[in-house]
Amino acid sequence: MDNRRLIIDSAKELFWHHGYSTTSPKQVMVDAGVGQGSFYHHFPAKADLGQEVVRENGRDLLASVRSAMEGLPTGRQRLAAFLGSAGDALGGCQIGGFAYDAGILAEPALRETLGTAFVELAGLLEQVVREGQDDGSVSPKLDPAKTAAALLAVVEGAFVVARATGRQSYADAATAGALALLEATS
Amino acid sequence: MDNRRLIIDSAKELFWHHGYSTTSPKQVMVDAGVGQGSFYHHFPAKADLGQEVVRENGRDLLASVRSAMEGLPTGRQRLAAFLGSAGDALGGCQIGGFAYDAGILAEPALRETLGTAFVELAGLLEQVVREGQDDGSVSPKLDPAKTAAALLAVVEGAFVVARATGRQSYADAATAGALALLEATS
DNA sequence: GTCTATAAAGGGATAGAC
DNA sequence: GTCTATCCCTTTATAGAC
Repeated sequence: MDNRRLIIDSAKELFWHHGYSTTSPKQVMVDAGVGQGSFYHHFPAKADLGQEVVRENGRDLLASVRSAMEGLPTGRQRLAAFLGSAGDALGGCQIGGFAYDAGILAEPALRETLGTAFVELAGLLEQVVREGQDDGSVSPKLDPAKTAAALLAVVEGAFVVARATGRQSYADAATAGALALLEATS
Repeated sequence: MDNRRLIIDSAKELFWHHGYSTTSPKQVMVDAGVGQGSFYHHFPAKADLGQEVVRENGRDLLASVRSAMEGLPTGRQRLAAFLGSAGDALGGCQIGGFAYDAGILAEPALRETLGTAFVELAGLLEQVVREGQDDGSVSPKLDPAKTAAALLAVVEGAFVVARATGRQSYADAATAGALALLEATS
């Protein structure tokens, strides 16, 4: 099981920063320091590894968002913490890049896993918007699901624009702008 | 229509919907209906074609945003029209997908062209935010650059989430949520 | 400008020994 | 479980004739 974990951990980083389709099994083997025989023993096809990576990166992202929000007293502060997760945008979102990866989209199982990760993240944010409305930090006039979708999109879009321009400042501007809109309504 | 144009037009569609790295010169030749000799005569390397495609898709996107805004009386309405450009998100943004494409990012010239397209789009939106503040349809308390960056990110993120989940409704929710935030402040 | 032939390199595996 | 050898296919071209 040790090599299996080394492979997954390497692939998580490589697929994240370099893309799934554009990273070869060989690159993963080299990075993980395992041989070809070991690789194909644990993952008969590249897509099997992709499945684990998409699932784990989705879970890691959800966990890190929860962790960033933890202990903050108001819903709005927790949403602000989520917006802050685009604070290192040049590396790309752990799962956002998969949405434009033909190799992921072509495999129904990978696509399904990816979609589930986003649905869960959207669900978490919607819940936090509701909590913010309950504690008075978010305007009760806002639709929770739509507001959550907008905030999730801001963060995903911040990653896109930051990577495209090579400038983190665009991500910072986007999240600051979104936070200002949220605060102006409350 | 000369072959060079046929090649570019095919590549614009294919790179847009299927990705740059994940689309081969051969696929472009077949789609365009031109031979290999013709292809490599016009574009000595794939990146030369990529350069034209990124530039033209960027220009097309800017033009279609301008066109969608044209004739609308207030800045806020023009921004709403921009948000509406995520109305068909499942196909992906004409240039957004390039931000996660390793083949684009590895070529400095392509990256530069891509970045320029986003900077121009952000500049246009910032101008429209200012116009909205002048005509009273957008709150004067908002920072124009940050608000523009947020709206651009919402649209790019809407594309990402819609493609990842396979559901257009997530894009619609995101843009509706952003519009509601914008309207609640004015 | 366009054609066909050729080719080096890499991607994505499979086979069988240890 | 891991190793090395092998294999077929695609990608990304290049060469030279028409």
